[in-house]
Amino acid sequence: MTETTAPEALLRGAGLRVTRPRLATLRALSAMPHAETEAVIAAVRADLGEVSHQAVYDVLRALTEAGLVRRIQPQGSVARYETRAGDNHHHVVCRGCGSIADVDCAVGHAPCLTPQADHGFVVDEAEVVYWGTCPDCARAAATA
Amino acid sequence: MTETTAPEALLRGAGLRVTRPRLATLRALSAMPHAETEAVIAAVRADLGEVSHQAVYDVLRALTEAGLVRRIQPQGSVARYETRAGDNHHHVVCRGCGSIADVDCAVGHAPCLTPQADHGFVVDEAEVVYWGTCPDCARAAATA
DNA sequence: CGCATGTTCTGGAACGAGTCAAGATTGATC
DNA sequence: GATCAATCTTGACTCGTTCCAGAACATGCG
Repeated sequence: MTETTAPEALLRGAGLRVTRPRLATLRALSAMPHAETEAVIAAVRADLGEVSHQAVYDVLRALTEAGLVRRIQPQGSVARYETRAGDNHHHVVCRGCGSIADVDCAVGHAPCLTPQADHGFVVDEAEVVYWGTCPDCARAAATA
Repeated sequence: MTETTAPEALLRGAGLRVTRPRLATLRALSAMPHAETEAVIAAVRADLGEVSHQAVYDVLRALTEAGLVRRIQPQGSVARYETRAGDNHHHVVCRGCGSIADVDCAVGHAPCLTPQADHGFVVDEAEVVYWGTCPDCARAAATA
């Protein structure tokens, strides 16, 4: 009932109903950050038994709209979800294996929020994706 | 035969064959930056007549691998392509209509290339997407 | 505690971007 | 001009995601 697991409070606070699939989805996401949809479905099923994929898709969308989870989808990857929402952090994506790691904003608070020429756009968010090679893949490439 | 249109030289320089569909694709992309695949196909067909979508997909992939065009794909959008490749610029995407504009790198040369904690990743590129509202959509929202 | 109500889950089908495979065609080289 | 290999055509197909209709469920009130 503290920080680690208060999914019920989170759901209620967001004005969402508290249901088994939603709790299981939140648990799954906090246990495995950057999980792709299929993995979430598998985790929820391992937790509850049979759950339709539709339910999970629906839950994920509801949670995303409520701001409880964040949807990320680097190029060439399927949709992934994470629970760290609203703290303006970014991601490093491995070109080799597609793994993702969290990175705090590079230059401070929201540096990227002020592009040079904004073409009249009202910018409200900057999203940064770092592309590179993860330690494992770098090691594999070095030995190969 | 100068800078504006030397697609042939570009293709040859990249070691690619010079074919009708490839030239038409390059022309289409330079005429309409950030074009999505479907629009590219339409433009190529308007130029050459019947061309299979498979050919365009293949051409776009070949050009992307050769570094002649860059593939971008903001969340919730289909793949788009642009000819400005290799100059480390970024994009502003409108949440309303999905339009995209170019933005030069915010803090200088390649600032974003040094995240705080890199988790051991070897980062070779930073991709920034600014989310906001374009002038048109902002105006529409203000009057509404 | 029991009921009415609106939301949520189930199951199945549909959709669209992108991919695969095999054969015909075309550009590059000699 | 002939030959070879890269490229295009055709058509089917996969995969992630979404839509639809009906049954099940959580919630608030009497």
